Amino acid sequence: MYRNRVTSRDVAKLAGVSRTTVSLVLNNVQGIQISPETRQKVIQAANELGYVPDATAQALVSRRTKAIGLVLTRTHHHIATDAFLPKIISGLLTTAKQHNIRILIDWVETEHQESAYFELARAKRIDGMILSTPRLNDSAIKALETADIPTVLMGSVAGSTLPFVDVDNVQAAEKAASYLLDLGHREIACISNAPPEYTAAPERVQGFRNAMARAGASVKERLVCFADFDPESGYRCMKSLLESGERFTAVFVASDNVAIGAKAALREAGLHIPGDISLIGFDDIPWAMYSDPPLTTIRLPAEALAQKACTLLLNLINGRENRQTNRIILETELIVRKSCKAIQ
Amino acid sequence: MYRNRVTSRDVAKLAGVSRTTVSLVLNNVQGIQISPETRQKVIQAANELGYVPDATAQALVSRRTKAIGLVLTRTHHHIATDAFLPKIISGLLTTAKQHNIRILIDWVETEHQESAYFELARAKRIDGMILSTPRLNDSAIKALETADIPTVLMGSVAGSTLPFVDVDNVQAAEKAASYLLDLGHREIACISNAPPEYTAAPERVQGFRNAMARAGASVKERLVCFADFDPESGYRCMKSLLESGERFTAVFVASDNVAIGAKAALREAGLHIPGDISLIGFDDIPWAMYSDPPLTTIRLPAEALAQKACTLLLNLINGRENRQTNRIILETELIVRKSCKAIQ
DNA sequence: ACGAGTTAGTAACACGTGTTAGCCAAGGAT
DNA sequence: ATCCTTGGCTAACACGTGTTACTAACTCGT
Repeated sequence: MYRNRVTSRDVAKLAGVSRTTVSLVLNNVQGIQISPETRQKVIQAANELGYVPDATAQALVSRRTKAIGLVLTRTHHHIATDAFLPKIISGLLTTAKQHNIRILIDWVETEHQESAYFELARAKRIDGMILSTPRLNDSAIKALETADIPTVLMGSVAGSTLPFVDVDNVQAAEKAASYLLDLGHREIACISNAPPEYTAAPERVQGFRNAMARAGASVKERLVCFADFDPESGYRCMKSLLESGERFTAVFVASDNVAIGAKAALREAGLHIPGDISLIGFDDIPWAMYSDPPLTTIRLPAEALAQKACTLLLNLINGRENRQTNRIILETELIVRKSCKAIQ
Repeated sequence: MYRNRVTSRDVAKLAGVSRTTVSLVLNNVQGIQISPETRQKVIQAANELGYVPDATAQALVSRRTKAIGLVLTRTHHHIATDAFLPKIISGLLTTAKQHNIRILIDWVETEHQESAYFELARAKRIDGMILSTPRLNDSAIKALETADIPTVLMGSVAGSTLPFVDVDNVQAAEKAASYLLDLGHREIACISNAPPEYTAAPERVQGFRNAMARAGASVKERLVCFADFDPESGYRCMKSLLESGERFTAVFVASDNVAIGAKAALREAGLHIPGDISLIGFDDIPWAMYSDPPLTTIRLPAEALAQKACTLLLNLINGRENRQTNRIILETELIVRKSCKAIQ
């Protein structure tokens, strides 16, 4: 099996035709005349030799690598504890596979942001990229907008004209808060999913505020806290809420992953869910339904988001879409489980 | 910014030298004489134009793509709910970045196994691959062993001579079971992490049996159940254990992810952890410590495994290692939390 | 018989890089 | 004066493919 590379030249030689013919036959080029017998000979020879075209050579000449990049922008630790990444990857993989495209994962350390984004595409390693949970400063946004690199954001960025795929975070958070309000809660705390630089975070908090205002409930500023993606930050936020001395009967946590930590803090404080405190999450990660009690949450269609992002990017790459006008918003859904209780 | 590609030819022209010189200077080729002034001119020109070498062209001529593949072999659903994937990816990313290597994720549907494994490497998309949680039939193993594709397994496969990175599953499971036995438990159930085709599953069960035998405790066959990676399967397994009518005071679950589901089933049955049943997991996923109660478990060094796998693969690719003799075993660690209680 | 059109296929270039063999001038040794 | 070395650089090939322009043979209508 230490066989040397099989090239199209070998196939041509075995089939007794030219390399051009091999290429025309195997790529099934339309509008060209090759006799059925020759076709057969070529296909036969290719199978016999186990010919697989060299992807790099194809990429060089066609100027398409048939690969897209998934660019992660967060810290090492946040990637390792991201409960959402598997769904995103699995969504990406299914759509990519349908189009015979590969996925390159890359990681841009925040330090060298602006330049690093381009290197992959400039080096022609990928045909386009998906930026996950972007947090961009203005110069980086502008650079990406004017650059000639098909880019799709997963999650939107304020003030950017880049195509993106996202949910309506404001509306989704309103749903969550309204649910708590409908259950009679008025003193509600809010823990964000991430620091305010990540657009989704202030949006979700805003949704919370909107619902509260509409119901005539006042928001205690000391009961609004910004977490940082992981359970640990949720734990810390909840601790600080409990220590604030403000009373609250329910908490909206804008991320299930953060809620896991928040829940642990409540437990440590001897508080029972939903008996003492109602808790609603956001995302519906796979573990939410197995939580104790099963976590009521807002379902984010993670795989669908990834799939849409992938299709959108492919359309962009193939020039089938106008890059200025592509913003896809998917629906969220309130999943009622058992972590919230009505106020008597 | 719609600037055309900048090639080494453009750099050469601007610097007033030949393309060869550009290549020699920028790649810092040793043992060749270029005057310092010329060097400076070339570097200056390259910076000015923002030259980035075309990766595909480099790959074509150097026969190195500078990319490795992470090949996932499980179902769509299992990938989406894999609590370990983020750590593996983050581990891979850090090591890969150090060596300026990219990571391509691919997914081999089980149907077309044997052939699909090779396509990536045969197409020269990657220089080598890491197979995660492999489950290979004999022909696939043989094919991989004799093929000329650097391959590293994450998790071992019985009867294979391929290089791998793994933990000592038997010993680790013994640790877990011994811990329960030391607490005085004798009637212990066992839920595997996966179906028996995945080598780690029978190994962990074997470790459980070893510890039981050594302690003179008998294993009730109806208390051994094989789960299937996700919480749902853990839920089902625990249900069937409870319905078996066999008495047990503790359960060893060979995967935290599975344990999440098992725990939910116990809760539904009105059983309390650790009051009624002691539960020990395996893996130490990020959510284990925030579980209620915090889950006692065996820590698997996921990121370290990924990093070792990556380094090993790179050594293999660069011919610095003998592919026949490379098996790396990392240590596991018992993490005592609060899900197990001594029998009175 | 002869030009026009079709059929079946090929030679040759392009993609952008790494690398080998070699060229030329200047200087030193014989 | 001739030969050899050495520093500094370049022409030319190779990597494996897609594609365009072109040719040679063959058919066909008049």
